[in-house]
Amino acid sequence: MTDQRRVLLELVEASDGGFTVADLHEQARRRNPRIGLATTYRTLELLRGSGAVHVLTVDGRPTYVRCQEGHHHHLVCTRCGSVEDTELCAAPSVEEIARRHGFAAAGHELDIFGTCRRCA
Amino acid sequence: MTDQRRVLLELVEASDGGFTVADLHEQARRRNPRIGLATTYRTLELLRGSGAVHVLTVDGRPTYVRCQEGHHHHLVCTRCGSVEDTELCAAPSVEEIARRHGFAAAGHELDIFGTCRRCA
DNA sequence: ATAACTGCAAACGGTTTGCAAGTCT
DNA sequence: AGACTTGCAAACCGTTTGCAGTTAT
Repeated sequence: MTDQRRVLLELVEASDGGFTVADLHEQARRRNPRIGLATTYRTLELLRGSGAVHVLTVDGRPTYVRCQEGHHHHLVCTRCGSVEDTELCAAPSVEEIARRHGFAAAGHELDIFGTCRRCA
Repeated sequence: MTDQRRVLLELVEASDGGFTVADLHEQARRRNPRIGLATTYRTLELLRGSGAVHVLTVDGRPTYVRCQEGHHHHLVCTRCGSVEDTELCAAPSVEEIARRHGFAAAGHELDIFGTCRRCA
């Protein structure tokens, strides 16, 4: 466990919404200027592999989101850009939709866009 | 209406699943070798603007899908890569999820992954 | 000691853009 | 004629990789 990883993990851990690679790198640099962009990519890739983080396309940009345990969906605020996780699931409707198409659903992704409580 | 656009539109029209920019460009070249990659990008961008086509991230790759009218979701086959549209909607569950979070849902995207009828 | 990690800078691949030439109306 | 469209090649930008040096164990 190097210092660069520690800083990156802490920042991801403390994140309360979606962030881009550049966002994270910039924040990390403020704490330790010796953190390179490549390391940021490599660490995020590790986190993604271990399931601690999730990539999501918001507005055409790859956006990282810290993951909760297990299955969940995202509430993306189009005003402030925050991403909220929810454990609530649309599975029943998903099953219903798949069934009607003769489709064997193995998984699904649901992103909800709108205005969060704070921005309302 | 130039010939390059006509070819591209016809191919998109006839598409029955998702395709990448490179896919489309390659197919278009077979009909008319004088179609450049830039034109393919520019035409797809027009189509996207007019709502005739929709971009979706499948496996990290930007994937274009011809759009039906109105709201719909996607059934993505992880075996053959086909993308099927469905007009069936998960809206009720979406509303329910949003409501419980004090979130004003303006829209949502739902992609279902699994095995399609043909691949079953 | 050695295996893993890092920064740097170069390479890479997909996408966009400037421009001169060509095409539609 | 005039506005728009095109191909080409260069520019661009985010991401990945090779490598030599550094650090953790």
